[in-house]
Amino acid sequence: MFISIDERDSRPLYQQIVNQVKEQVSRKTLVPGDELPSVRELSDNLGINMHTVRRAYLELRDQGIINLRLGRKARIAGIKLQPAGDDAREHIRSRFTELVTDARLAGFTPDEIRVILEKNLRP
Amino acid sequence: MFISIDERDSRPLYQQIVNQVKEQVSRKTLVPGDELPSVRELSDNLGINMHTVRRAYLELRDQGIINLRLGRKARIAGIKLQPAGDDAREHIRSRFTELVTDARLAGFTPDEIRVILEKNLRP
Amino acid sequence: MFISIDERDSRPLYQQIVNQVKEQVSRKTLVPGDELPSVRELSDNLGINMHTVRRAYLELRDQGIINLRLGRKARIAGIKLQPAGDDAREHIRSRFTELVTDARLAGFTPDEIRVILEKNLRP
Amino acid sequence: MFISIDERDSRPLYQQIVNQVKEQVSRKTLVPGDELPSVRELSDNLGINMHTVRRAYLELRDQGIINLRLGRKARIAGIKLQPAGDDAREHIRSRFTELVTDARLAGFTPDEIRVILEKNLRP
DNA sequence: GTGGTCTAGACCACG
DNA sequence: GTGGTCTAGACCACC
Repeated sequence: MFISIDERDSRPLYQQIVNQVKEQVSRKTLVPGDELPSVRELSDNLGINMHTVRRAYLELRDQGIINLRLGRKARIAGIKLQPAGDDAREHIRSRFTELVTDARLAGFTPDEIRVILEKNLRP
Repeated sequence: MFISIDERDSRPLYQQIVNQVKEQVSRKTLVPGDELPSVRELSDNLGINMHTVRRAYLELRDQGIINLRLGRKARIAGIKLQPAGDDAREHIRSRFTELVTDARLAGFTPDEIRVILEKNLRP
Repeated sequence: MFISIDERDSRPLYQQIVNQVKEQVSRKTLVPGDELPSVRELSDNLGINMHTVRRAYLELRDQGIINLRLGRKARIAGIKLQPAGDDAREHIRSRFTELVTDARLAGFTPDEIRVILEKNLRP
Repeated sequence: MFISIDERDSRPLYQQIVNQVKEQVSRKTLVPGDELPSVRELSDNLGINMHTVRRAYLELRDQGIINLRLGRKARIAGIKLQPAGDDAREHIRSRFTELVTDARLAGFTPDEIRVILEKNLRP
């Protein structure tokens, strides 16, 4: 479990944690049943408040990524890989359209974009 | 000047306006010298607060996209869009990481993701 | 918007708020577009902490009941009445089985249970 | 003595044990004098912590369901189950309110809900 | 004015 | 030990 906080990142701290856990799950670095560090442990390691970590775990629970039960450590949930409904899939598609538009406006060439994508698709 | 507000879009209203103006400038739909609607006019048309439009215009002025002079209508400035700084490019990269993560968790295969990307790169 | 806190109720304060809003939505006392009191306003009225109300609003947002956007008041979302997948519907069914079992063990007669149900089905 | 733990059940482990014993007593599957497995034995079988089973037994003793004497095996006590106090009955009522709310939000019609109830009242 | 994030500390409940 | 709830107050961002 490697999680880090990037102070320069404008996203909220809890969001950074959520994203990193989700990424590791999607890359199979974390698999169902794996334990997450306790809220207190992780907050100590990252030097942030307990409640901020807890907020991240709550989000992950609500998104079905982890199981949270009183008195037990948080664990990666049994993820259903094809659960997304048509709405969710369509939403992902439109986010791609938007992102690619933004990337091109920011000066990325199609080939640069392809390279970025491939990097993210590996492992 | 076609500007619209998308309620489903999670970005702040003023951001949506800024982005749409910048996009039209980069597409040459708006060229230097073109007039923008007045703050009052645009806020009425969009049904949003005047302060919100004003804030968008201030942001555009700060980015050198438009000229704002007291008592005159806002006009597109004669300066080119910068090809986006390193921060902006890094931001785009992390949005790709996040989107690809979400897509994989939603059940998209790498090949499906590649297809979606190519479709968006075409036009 | 009538929301109240029952100190004798063992459920968490935020959960009581969530349940009451959901109930009013299901009874059409609250319809899409209706404004909710602001976090500070409701917490003052109920005599509880701002963050506790906020927690309730967050839950409601995650369940798709309300829209929460920075700087705007919370509003009842456009609820899709038949969105629940088969899993969700099956889950509801098993909760009925469990509740009816508990009710009979607690000494409720079938007729008493029917009366309770009808009370909850009205308006 | 068949007791099982349901990981999907949101209730605490000790509660699940307590409820199952009480249910078996009320169904006469367990009658006064029947032995319960030792704390050690049951915790091993269920793969849970000894403290958790111990807590369940203490709860059952406090409710007058079993006799616990140092050095002897736990046995079902000779006292009848109370038909549940007002608090318990009120609790059941509010669970109905909540369940019906969830069912309506999930798209169940009143008639569908009535049918589900009748099915559960039959056997 | 509104909601959003973060910190801090207390206390409770489960295992 | 673990997670869960509540309070309190600061500060930020959007409208």
